[in-house]
Amino acid sequence: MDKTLLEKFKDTLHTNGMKCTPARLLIFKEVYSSSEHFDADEIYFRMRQEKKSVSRATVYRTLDLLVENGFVSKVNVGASQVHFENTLAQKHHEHLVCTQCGKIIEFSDRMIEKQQDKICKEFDFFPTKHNLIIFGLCDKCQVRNN
Amino acid sequence: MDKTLLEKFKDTLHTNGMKCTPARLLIFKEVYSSSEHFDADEIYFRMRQEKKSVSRATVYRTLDLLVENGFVSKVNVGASQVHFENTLAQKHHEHLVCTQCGKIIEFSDRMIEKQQDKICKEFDFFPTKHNLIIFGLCDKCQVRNN
DNA sequence: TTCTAAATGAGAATGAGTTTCAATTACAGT
DNA sequence: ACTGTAATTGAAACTCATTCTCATTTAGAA
Repeated sequence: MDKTLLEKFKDTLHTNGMKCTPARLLIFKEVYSSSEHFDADEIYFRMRQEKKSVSRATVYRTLDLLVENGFVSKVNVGASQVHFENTLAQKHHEHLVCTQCGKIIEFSDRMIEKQQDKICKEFDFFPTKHNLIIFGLCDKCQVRNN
Repeated sequence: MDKTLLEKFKDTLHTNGMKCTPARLLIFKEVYSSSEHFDADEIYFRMRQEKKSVSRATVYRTLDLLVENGFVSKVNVGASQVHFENTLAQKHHEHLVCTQCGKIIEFSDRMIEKQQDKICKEFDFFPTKHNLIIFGLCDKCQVRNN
């Protein structure tokens, strides 16, 4: 993991008058230990397994903190729990979600973004964030069904 | 409400070997009594007020039934509860959601749809449904903030 | 009318997430 | 380094939306 990122996080804590605690640092590192989607409980259980336990409450609280400060973003993939992903070098993207096997494909498309901006202008709407999910069957699952 | 639609619902029940019960008919009528979004509890409480009480469980069960049979569809507007809308004469549309006042604007755009199809082809993905939400500030809330 | 599987209601259970609160701890000021 | 204190933590209670359980009722086929 990028050294400067951790430093940035520490700076953020400092400038916001928040304490730089072991729990927060451990969660931050866990979140940046992979670039996959995750949910709060995954982080909680991964940390338990690595004998770096923190309470569920702290995981939730710290994830909120990370979201508020732009280190992590929420991703909606139509699940019942909130999903997250770290924002490391990650440009905005959308998701194709296979409803059969759960596979998630990421994509991004300049034209769709542009068209969205156009629509927002039409409605005099100031967009802050958006979310596009396409549900369906991935290549493999289409074959399986035949 | 369209007479034939109720008949269609009855047919669906019949052909699926399900009983045509008062509770189901009442919920169906309630769902089609307006074209707004709603959630399960709204239906539950509206029906109580109209002295047409059914249990929460039945509301949830019947909404699932209606979704499965295409009379109602789920709409994701980023809320903690599942939202629904009836499918009466409603063509597919997307949502602009104001994060300040909660206002929801519907729109649909042929070009975005086309572009989505193109992307699905690229990934050999067979789309069944999609969901686009743009969060931001509506015209009024942009002004309020100044 | 009778029979039975399906449907219902009431309330318990669940799952994800939030809150509470007493105990702990980071860290600013000495 | 030491102290004081406000922020943080963990554990458990709580909330909220939804689902499940199960005893009772009922639609509708025979």
